[in-house]
Amino acid sequence: MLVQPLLTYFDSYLALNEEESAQLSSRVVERRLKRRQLVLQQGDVCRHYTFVVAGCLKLYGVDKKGTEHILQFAAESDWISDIGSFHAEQASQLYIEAIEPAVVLQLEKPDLIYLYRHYAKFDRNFRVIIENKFVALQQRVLQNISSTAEERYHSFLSQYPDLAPRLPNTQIAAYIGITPEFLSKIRKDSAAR
Amino acid sequence: MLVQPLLTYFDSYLALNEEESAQLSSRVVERRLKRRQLVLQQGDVCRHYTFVVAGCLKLYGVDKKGTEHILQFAAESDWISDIGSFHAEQASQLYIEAIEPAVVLQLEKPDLIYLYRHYAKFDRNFRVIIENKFVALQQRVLQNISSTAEERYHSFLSQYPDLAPRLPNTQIAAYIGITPEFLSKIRKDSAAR
DNA sequence: CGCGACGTTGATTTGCCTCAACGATTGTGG
DNA sequence: CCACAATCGTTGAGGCAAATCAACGTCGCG
Repeated sequence: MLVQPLLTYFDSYLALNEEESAQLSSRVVERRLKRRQLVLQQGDVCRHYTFVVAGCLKLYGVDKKGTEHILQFAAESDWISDIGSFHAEQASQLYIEAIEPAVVLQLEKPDLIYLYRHYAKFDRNFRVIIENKFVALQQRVLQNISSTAEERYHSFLSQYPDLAPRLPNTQIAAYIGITPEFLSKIRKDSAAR
Repeated sequence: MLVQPLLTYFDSYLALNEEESAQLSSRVVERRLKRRQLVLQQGDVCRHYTFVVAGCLKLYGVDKKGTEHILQFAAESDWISDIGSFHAEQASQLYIEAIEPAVVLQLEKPDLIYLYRHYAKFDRNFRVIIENKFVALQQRVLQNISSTAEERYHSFLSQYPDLAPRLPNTQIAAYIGITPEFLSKIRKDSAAR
């Protein structure tokens, strides 16, 4: 099973020892996803923390008009989950979907809780992981309430230089909070200079 | 010293035992703040986790035009800090300021690290605390990219029914990402119905 | 092949901002 | 304790950023 990327990932935090690695490895489940395959549907409880080994997924909501709004992209070595639904075990308002064929490792709640209970390092590492995600999300909020669409677009490109070329512009538009048509105009105007 | 509210606060997570309580109490510093007093200035490193015992503070950035954009309000029993600056020990782009006279308890990084190192419960509790904050922040991002100003305003009122009446409308506008003038029109239109 | 996602363009509308002005508080220094 | 400045909330005129709607060409995929 493709668990090595996950163990390597933890090396950038407090590296796991043999036992912790073995415990994690034995609890994680590999899953291969086709493009457009759903990992979470609105109305279901989010049952997994999903770690992306290869490919790319998105976390998004759909408004009354049927328009998608993307909260997160997750490519290689990133986690994706509806944390609120996961912990409260309540119906999610969100979707998680593969936007490229993907290989993921999934951890269910009882297993995660087991790891938390027996190995303090998981509390520590996930605390740091989510702190980092929190800081990035705060930056995004600040951008959203203080910048124009054009600034948000260029900021997105420079913040995710590897990810952006893999995404259709419609998805980038749904992430920065504008319509695809308007993004097209931004790109045109930017190119003209 | 007014440390009791902090210990009580932790009861809603994994409650601290005597030793943990004593360790935390001995490391936290009480501070009284006047209205408008700054706890963090742009350009400085954020040196504290600040717990609000009484009063209200805000975390905000200022753009090139001099306009404030508010990332967080923190009233009683809430934490406020620039977590990114705090952990990286890098100059902050943000300000933290008391918007009411306040009493806070502050924890410096070496002390927090000491607690993390010796008592796993702090890792656990702060993990859960920040998970909750993360979920709320995701909801806010979704609102920002999918809703109108009017929807964001009413959503703010219903999400923070106790806090909102304590805030001037200018501050609410700076939080939901609109101008005070436009908020005034929203309120007028809402009242008309 | 044919359908559906994608990117683009243009015309029009609308949500929200800008700027200016005004009364009502609030607070603050003399 | 008064006078003056600063903050706050509001209104209105005008302008701009971004949405909406419709149409069209391209492309990849089933």
